[in-house]
Order: sequence, then C-alpha cells, then structure tokens
Amino acid sequence: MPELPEVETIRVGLENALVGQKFVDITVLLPKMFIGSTEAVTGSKIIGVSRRGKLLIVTTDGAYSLLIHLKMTGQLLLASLLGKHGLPDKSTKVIFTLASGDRLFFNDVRTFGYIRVHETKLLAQFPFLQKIGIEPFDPQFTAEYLVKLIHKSSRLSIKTFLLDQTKIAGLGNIYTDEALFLAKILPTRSAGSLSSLEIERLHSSIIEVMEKGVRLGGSSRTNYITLAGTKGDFLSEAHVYQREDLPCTVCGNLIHKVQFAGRGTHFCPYCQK
DNA sequence: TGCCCCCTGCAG
DNA sequence: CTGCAGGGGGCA
Repeated sequence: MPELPEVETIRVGLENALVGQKFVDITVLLPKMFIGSTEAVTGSKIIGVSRRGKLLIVTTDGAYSLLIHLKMTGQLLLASLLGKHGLPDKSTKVIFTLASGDRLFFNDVRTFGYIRVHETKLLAQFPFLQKIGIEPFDPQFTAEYLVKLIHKSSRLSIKTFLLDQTKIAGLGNIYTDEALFLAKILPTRSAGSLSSLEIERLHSSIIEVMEKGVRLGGSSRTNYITLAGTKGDFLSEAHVYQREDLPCTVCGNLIHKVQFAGRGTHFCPYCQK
C-alpha cells in the first residue's frame, strides 16, 4: 500500500510511540506474516525506528530486531491512539503488547506484508537492503546522479525505471505518476530519450512530490492510514492520480488513464510530452 | 527485463 | 460477476 511518504509518516509515529518501550508479548494470528521467532524480540527494548525506502526497521537493544514491510494493504495501528475503534478485527495478523500496556496492531487485508525477525548486527545484510537504491532525500541524490542512473537503464520506460526500488527507493505508483506530471514527461517515454533538461525537471519533481507527501501525511486511497487510524491528505492535491477524465489542473484537458508497466497509469496528454 | 503471482475486498 | 488495487519476489 504505502509509498515513502506514508511509510515515513508511520515511522515518525512509531518512533514517538515505541522508543524506550519493551515488547512484553507478541501474538501472531497468521503465521506466514511473522517470519522468525517472537521470543527472539520479546523482552527487548526498542531503541530506534528507521526506514529505507518502504521498509521499516525497528531496532532493539537485543540480538534481534524487526523488519516490517506493509506492501499493499498493511497497517500499523496503536491502540492508545485509536479511541473506541475496536481492534483486533479480522484483518489483524499480529498484536504487540508493550510494557506500558499499549498495543500495536499489524493489520493486513491482502496479507502481502510481513514482519521479519533479523539479527540486529546483520540488518544491513538483509537482501532487500543490499540492493535498494538511493533515498530521494539523500543529499547525494542530485540531478547529475539521476543522469548517470538513467544512463545505465536507458531502455526502460521512465515509469518502470521510477518504480524500480533498486534505482531510487520509495516511489510507488501514485508518486511516480505525480512526479512525471510535474516534470511534464509521458510515463511511456524511454528513460534514454529524456533530455538533460527533462532529467533535471524530473529530479526536482521527485523531491518535490515526496516532500509534499510527507508534509501532508501521505495519501489515502483506500487502505493507508496512520497509527491513529487517520487518513493522509496528499491525494486531495494530486494532479493526475485517480483523476481519470477530470480536467487537468494546468491546461483543463482531460486526464487519461491507461494500463502501463502493469499499473494503472495517469497522465495529461497535453502537458506531458 | 516483462509477467505472473501472492490475497482479499470493493466498484463497476 | 470481472477487473482492479499505492508492492515486490521469482520465474522464464
């Protein structure tokens, strides 16, 4: 479900809620979603919550830590922030009880997500972390960096390129479509066909769209919600995503939607070249 | 480097 | 009822 801005919003919430706390109990309701032994982290104190791309990393002071991927429909919800809303429900797959008595629920309707126990000192060797690309907010992610990256994958469509987590981390379908709109580039263009001016525009558009996403607390199409069960506001400001047949905010012509690169793909056929 | 798949719910 | 959904691993 979530892309970088959503995962970052959740990360900040988790950091505030979990750091300094201990897991006193972990109840797994669907075994395939919790990989490893719950006992390996029960009793450990949480010392940090970080993020790489769309992957959350909950580090403990013990030998084992947790990697959490929400994939399409995963949610993390904190009982103390939820109010009266009754959880667990049928999509709840893992329940963490903290020393404070608060509970953290891992819900996932489609069950694509996972929580994985991993040796703390070997976290960097987790395969996904080994091959993941640069963070959009990394100062080293410059227009020149993007030029070189694109040069190595010139035959891919620019949309496929942006969705590839081993190149740039954290972009998913929504933010890819939005970044390409801001950069005035058609998603179907081959990466290698972009001019240096277009790559510069794309570089700043990626950062702009990610910053805006984080600032607005992410986007909520259907499943994404914060730890408190509230929705993000980004989608109300989207230019193309989920705006098929609505007027382009810039030129007034209708936004098109096609299937491309295996995804619903939104664009303005007039603004984007 | 594309395509299928994991799975469930909901809109059309 | 079919098709589609914001991800990514594994396969040819």
